[in-house]
Amino acid sequence: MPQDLADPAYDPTDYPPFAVTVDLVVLTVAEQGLSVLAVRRGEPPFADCWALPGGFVKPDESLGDAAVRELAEETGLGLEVAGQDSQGVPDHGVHLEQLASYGTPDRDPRMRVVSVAYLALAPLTSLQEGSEGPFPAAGGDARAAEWLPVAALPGSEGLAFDHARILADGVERARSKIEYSSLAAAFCPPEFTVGELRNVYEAVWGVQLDPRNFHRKVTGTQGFLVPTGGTTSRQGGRPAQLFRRGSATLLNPPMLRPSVD
Amino acid sequence: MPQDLADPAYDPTDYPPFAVTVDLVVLTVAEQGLSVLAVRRGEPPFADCWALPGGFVKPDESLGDAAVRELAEETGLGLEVAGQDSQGVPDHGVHLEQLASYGTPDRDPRMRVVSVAYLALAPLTSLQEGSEGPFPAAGGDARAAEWLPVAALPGSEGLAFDHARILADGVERARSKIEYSSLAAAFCPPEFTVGELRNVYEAVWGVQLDPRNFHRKVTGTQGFLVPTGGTTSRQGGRPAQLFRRGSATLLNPPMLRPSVD
DNA sequence: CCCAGTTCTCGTCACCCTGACGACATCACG
DNA sequence: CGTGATGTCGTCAGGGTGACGAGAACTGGG
Repeated sequence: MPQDLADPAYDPTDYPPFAVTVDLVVLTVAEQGLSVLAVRRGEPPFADCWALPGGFVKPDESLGDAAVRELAEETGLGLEVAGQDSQGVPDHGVHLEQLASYGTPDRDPRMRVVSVAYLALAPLTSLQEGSEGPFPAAGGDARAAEWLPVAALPGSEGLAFDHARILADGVERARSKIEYSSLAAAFCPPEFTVGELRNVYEAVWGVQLDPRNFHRKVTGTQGFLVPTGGTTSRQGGRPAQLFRRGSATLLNPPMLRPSVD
Repeated sequence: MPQDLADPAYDPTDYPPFAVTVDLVVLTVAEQGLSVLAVRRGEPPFADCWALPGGFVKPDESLGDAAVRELAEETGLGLEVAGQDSQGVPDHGVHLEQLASYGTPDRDPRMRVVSVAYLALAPLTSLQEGSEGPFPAAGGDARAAEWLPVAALPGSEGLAFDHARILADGVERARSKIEYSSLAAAFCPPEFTVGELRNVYEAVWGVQLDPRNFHRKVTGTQGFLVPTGGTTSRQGGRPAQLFRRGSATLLNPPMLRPSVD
């Protein structure tokens, strides 16, 4: 085992070189349901294929910084970074967290690449408003970035490299995480109604929830929602109370995902 | 943004080179409670410091393969690999899953290193028996690998590099994961009693659980435990039924961790 | 041999949360 | 001014949980 950090006889400057990239799974809830941000590849391999946005990590930036930079380049949006343990104050920003790393030797035919994937959850409205330049679904972009409904994507096809698997892992992370955390609110604008929050759960889980039980659950959980006093009727029907995200990050007891029927 | 994979003008063979390593957080439940496998560093930086076992990823192996190889080198043990989605059949092996990646530019003063951390959960007995060569707590080792009680480790001191943070993330992953999965059984030998399983929960969470309610919960959850028919009295007191791990991997409803009092 | 101590296992009971509704309020629209 | 949509409050039965009691079955000491 010559290549071991703990071996005194090994020269640490003689290591196998890797390329390190970050790939982004940016999710939002659009009219067509849960959607992911994808770009068109312009060159082989996988030319004209959809791919997750991403790029190389620079020599002097951390993995998280690279993810923030790539996200800003794709969306033109500042954001709140919620690191693995630095629980940031709930904000209007985009939620960003590390997802997993992928390093199969043959995942990129050109070279040995290890990709650190990040998961971003964004409110659609905030992205549209916050962007000054061109943004997906708000005008054509040179990068041809678009929102793709996750449900419409075929299993392991249609995405370059192993991005289909990265996407699947990101969607599963989002699905399970809104169960026991207040993260579903990251898909909502700064002020939202209980019905809009319920739409998020229904879109991410792909189920129908009882509006009355859902209302009782989320309003009864301390620290989840803070009423702003205002009301809105943008959903049609009786005007609904507006809420802001509360300080609670963990839901106890959790919101139980209905078993698949 | 010249270093972008989606940019056709960029030459992909001209990337900033990184060293990629895997670090292992190997946890077990020993007499002194939750413990982690650590090695003594022999050279600067952090000479004579404790560190997590790990090493470079080889040019032709995947990240998971590297973690398996490093684990085998440290413990001399074969194991079951439970990937992120490839849910392996419950077995007698060591549980291994990817934890997170760490790539701060200054985390290693010698060079730019990105470390992919893996979390391993091992039954203490299996490790002692399965190893043919020297093994921690079963004889002196040239690598001076030992079990360190997690509770006895001071916050961010005593471990090399950013390993204290990696360890903290691994412990937190283990604590939360035994809530909603049957993973606590990975700390137990192939056959175990309800009391031994309860000891695992108490050691990992650092709490006291009611033996009667715990017994009702775990025996009432379908697929969690399979009675073998045998009994044992190795704990003292009335002989207890022996169980094997069942096929269930997810606990629904979850085992609720008592709030800290 | 008896007794204390330990652990395992089965029950009981009140409480909380949940799912499945009913009922009504309050808007937009024709 | 109905109709339809959505929001909000209540009710009720059932399951899960925490907090115990009680007895079974072993070990070890006097």
